[in-house]
Amino acid sequence: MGEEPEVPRRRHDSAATRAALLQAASELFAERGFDQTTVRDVAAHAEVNQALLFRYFGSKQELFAEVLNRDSRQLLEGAPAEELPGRILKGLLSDRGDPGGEHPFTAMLRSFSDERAARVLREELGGSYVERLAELSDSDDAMLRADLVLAWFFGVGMVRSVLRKQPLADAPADALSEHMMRAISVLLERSDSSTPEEDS
Amino acid sequence: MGEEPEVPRRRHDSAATRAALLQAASELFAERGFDQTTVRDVAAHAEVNQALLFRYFGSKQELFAEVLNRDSRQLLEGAPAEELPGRILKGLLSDRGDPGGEHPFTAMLRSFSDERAARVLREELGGSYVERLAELSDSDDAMLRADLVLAWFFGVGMVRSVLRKQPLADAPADALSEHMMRAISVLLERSDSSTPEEDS
DNA sequence: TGATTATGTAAGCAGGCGCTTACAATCGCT
DNA sequence: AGCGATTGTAAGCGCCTGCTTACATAATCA
Repeated sequence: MGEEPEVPRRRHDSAATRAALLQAASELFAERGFDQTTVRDVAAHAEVNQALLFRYFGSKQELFAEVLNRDSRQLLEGAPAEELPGRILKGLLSDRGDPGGEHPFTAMLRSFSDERAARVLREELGGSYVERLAELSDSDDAMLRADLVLAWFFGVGMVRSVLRKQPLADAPADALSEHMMRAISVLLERSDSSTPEEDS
Repeated sequence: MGEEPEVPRRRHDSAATRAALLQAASELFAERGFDQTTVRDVAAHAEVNQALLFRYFGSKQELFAEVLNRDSRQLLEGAPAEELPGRILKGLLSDRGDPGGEHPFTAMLRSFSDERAARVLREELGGSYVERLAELSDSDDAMLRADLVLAWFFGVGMVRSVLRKQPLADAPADALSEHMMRAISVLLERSDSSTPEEDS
């Protein structure tokens, strides 16, 4: 058979192949979710033999867990906690002109019935998000109202990015945020101030 | 459920077996979502041979569509547009829905990530729900606003029932309903007093 | 009645899945 | 160099999936 051209990646480099698998898995899980991503997809996308996936990660579930771990840590450590809500919101609402990379956040939305993904959404991302949102309201059920806002963001992300339902899927981000902010300011309105503050 | 042979189902009654399959499918889709429910599960739960599922419904996907259609019609029938959000919310927030009728949103929520189910979902949502919700607003982007309302319902269902995030998970339904209805009426308000800006 | 049709059943097919195995190639070390 | 350990590969196993087929039984009606 014909000779292959010289390969760029070293052939015996476990760290590199591990990283390649992790990266491919992150992208595919974000794009298709856990169930719709096969280990053969991941291996092919990483240009790695699929048996190595099991050698290095044990199982598809454990690979998913490691992806979640990596991506959520990356999301949380990349910026101070105050910026996290804005970042996630931007990822959720950003116009979908970036076909190369889905936001890692959508991997969790697509796979939220997996308990590990649910935990990240509920505790790590939801926690810091609600903390910030609750500051905007001083009513005794501020946390509950904040949860409702969080739920709205998740729902919009799901219908827009996962379900891809029109017209929401292709609506401009600023039209969405305008509508949502108007409703949210009613939801979170402070009793000591009649004028809701503008942010950013 | 097969009890004592008290009134066993007639053995040659296609309407009864069709109904049994629909009912079993409705419960299982709501419980596990589209792709986690197998046709063997449905047939066993209905105590019907699984080949009949394909005789009467053609495919798993068409069965899913009929389930959503039936449950949605049951949920929406005879309600004026003004009552729609309240009625959908009431069923969605109650921990146990009306006996005999599952809330279609639960099945929808758990089936987002499967592309075959998503196609059915987009059709059903666009046809049965958005059209009628959009009647509540007379602005030119009424459909978009209706999508945002639907997205909120899904998000709340997800955070409350699947993620089980506190305090939303255990909050009383009427408190949630009150908050959401207030915000929704702002979102969908008629005769929008603001200047009708078009963005190109 | 007996033929025709409607309904129910058992078995299996083709394909995809996660995962394993047996082995070859390459590296690190003395 | 020699040799064990590490890394890469091809093949395939067993199971589950949606769906189909060949056939048995029961209802219908001339």
